[in-house]
Amino acid sequence: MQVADVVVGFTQLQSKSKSDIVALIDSTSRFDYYCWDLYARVSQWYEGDKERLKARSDALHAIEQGSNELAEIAELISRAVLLRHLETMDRLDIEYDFLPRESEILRLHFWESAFELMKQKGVLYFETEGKNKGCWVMTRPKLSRQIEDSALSTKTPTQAREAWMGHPETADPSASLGVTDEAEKIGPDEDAKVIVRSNGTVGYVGKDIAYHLWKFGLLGRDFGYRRFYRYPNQHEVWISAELGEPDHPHFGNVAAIYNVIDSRQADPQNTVVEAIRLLGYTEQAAHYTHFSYEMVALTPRCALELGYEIKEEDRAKSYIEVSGRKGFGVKADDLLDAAIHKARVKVIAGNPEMDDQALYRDAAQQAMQGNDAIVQDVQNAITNWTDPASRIAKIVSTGALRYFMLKYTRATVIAFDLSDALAFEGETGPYIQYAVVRAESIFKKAGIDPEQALAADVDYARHFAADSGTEIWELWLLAGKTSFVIEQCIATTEPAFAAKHAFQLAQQFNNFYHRHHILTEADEDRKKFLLATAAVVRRELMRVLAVMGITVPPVM
RNA sequence: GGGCCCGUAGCUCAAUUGGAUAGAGCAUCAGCCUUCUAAGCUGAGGGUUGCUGGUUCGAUCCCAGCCGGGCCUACCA
Repeated sequence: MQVADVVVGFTQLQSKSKSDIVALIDSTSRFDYYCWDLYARVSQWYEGDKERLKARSDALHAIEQGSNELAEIAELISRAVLLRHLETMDRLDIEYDFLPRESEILRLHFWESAFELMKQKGVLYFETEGKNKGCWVMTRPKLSRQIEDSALSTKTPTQAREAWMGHPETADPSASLGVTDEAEKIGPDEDAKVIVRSNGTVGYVGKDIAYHLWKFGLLGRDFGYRRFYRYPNQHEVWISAELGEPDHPHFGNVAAIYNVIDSRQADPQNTVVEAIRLLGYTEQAAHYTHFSYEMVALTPRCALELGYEIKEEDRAKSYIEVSGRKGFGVKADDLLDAAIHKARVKVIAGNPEMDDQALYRDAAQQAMQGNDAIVQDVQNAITNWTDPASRIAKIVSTGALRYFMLKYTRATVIAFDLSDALAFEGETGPYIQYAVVRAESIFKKAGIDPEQALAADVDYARHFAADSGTEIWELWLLAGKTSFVIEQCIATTEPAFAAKHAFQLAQQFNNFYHRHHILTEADEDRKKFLLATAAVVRRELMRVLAVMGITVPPVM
C-alpha cells in the first residue's frame, strides 16, 4: 500500500513519468528520503478529499494486475527503496540473505495451496450466518483450546467445533466467551478471524499463513530466486521472483522460526501459529517464536527538538508513536550520520595525529560545487570517508546505536531521545568498547599477547588471598558468568540481559583498572596475575559484544 | 465490549522469575589527569515501587479490586 501511495504521489501530485523517475533515482543519493516526504504529502492529500482515495485503489489494482506503466513504476520505486534500505542496514552491520515479496506469494499461488490445505484439514470453515456470513473464518486460539479441552478434538477442528456448539453443556458455561446468555453460545462465532472475505479476496493473515507454511517447508511450493544485490564484502542477497535463476541457494525448510516483529503484530502472529497447529503441525508450531518487542516512540521533548509541531494534547504524554503517514519520525541514516560525526570529533580529540585536513578540504570543495550525488554536505560526507579516524568513528557509532537498541527489555516502549541515543558516556556501547581498548593498550605496552597472559604460570591462590583478592575474584566470577548469561538470553529471547551484563563487566573492569596499576607493578608474579585478569575480562567482553553485533576498534 | 502490555529516584531504565539495606545511567553538586587513554574513577543528595486489600516467614514480582497510560481486536494491508 505504501508503494501504491508513493506511485500516486509521483503520478498525481508531481505528474512525473517513468523516465522522470528513473532520472530522479539516478541523480538522488537518498531516494528513500524523497519517498518518505512524498508519502506523507500523499497521505495529507487524501485527507483533503476522500474522493482522492480512488487514485490509491486504482494504483493498487494496476500494480496487482501487472504489465502496465503504474506497475513498472511501482517496481522501479520498490527496487530503489529496497536497495537504500540494504545500504542503511549495512551501516549497522546488518545483512540480509533473502527478500521474499508479497507479490510472489500471490503470483506463485502460495495462498491457493494453503487454502486447499486448510479446507481439507477443516481449519477454516465457511460462515453461513451472522456478520461474517459468506467468509471463510478461523476459530480464535482461546476458543479452540476450550473446544479441545472438552475432549471432542479427535476430529478435524471444524467437526469438533460443530460438535461442541451442538453440546454447549460439555463446556464450562462460566468460562465461556464472555457471553452470559445461554442461547447465544450456539449462534455463529462472531469473534472468529476472517481469513477470506465474502468477496473472495484473501486478507493479510491468510497470505502470512501461506508464507510461514513455506518457511517450514510444508507448502509444497517454492519461490523463484534472483540475485538482487552484492554487498561490498561480496555477500549476495537474493529476491523472490516468478521466474528464477536455475542455480540458487536453498531457503526455507527451517527447523525453527523467530519472527522479530513488534508487539502490535501479536494477534495476527498468534493466528498464524494457531493455523499451523490446527493443521496438525504441532512440532513446528511449538518452534515458532514471535520475538515480540515494544515499539519505538518519540518523547514530546525530542519531537520538539527535531522541529515537529506537537499538538497541545500530545505534549503531556510521555511518548508519541512515530508515523510514516504523518512524516513523523527519525531516519536511521540521519541518526548514523550524526553519531559518526560526533564520534569522529571525539576520536580526533583523543588522537590528534589522526586529523586529516585534506578530507575536509575535499568535502568542502565538493559541497560548494553542489555535487549532490557524491555529497550532501560536509557532515554527510563522512559516510564515505575511509581514513582511520572515520573507520573508528563508524565502529564506535555502530556500537552506540546497537547498544542503545538492545539495552531496553522487550516489553519496554522505547521513549526515543536523540541525546540518549547519541550518548557515548555512562551505560553505552562506547563505554564498553573503551574498557576493551584500555585492556588492549596495556598488552600493547607490556609487549605480550593476551592469550600468553592467560597461559602464564601464576600463583593464583596467593593473590586471591591477598587484600584485594576478593574484589578481583569477583571480577573473575562476573567474567565467568558470560556463557550463562548468553544462554539465558537465548532461552528467554531477551537480549537486554547481555547488554546489562556487558556494561556491568566493563564497569567492574574500569574499577579494577583504576585501583591496580598493572605496568608499574613491582611484584612480577602479581603483575602476571593482574595481566591474566585483564586478559580474561577482555576476552569475555569481546565475546558478549560480538553476540550483540558490536566490534571494538583498535584505539579510540 | 474483549485480549495483551505498562506504571519503580527530577528524566530514561534495571531488579537473575518470590529473597538480605530496591539498583544503574543521565541530570545536579563536590573531588581525582607529571603514573597502563578522563569516552574514565571516587563521593553526596534524590524512593510510601500508582492506590487499597489478600496469599506468604518474606511481595516491585503472585491474586482481587480500583486509578492512570499504551497497543491490538471490528470482512484495510
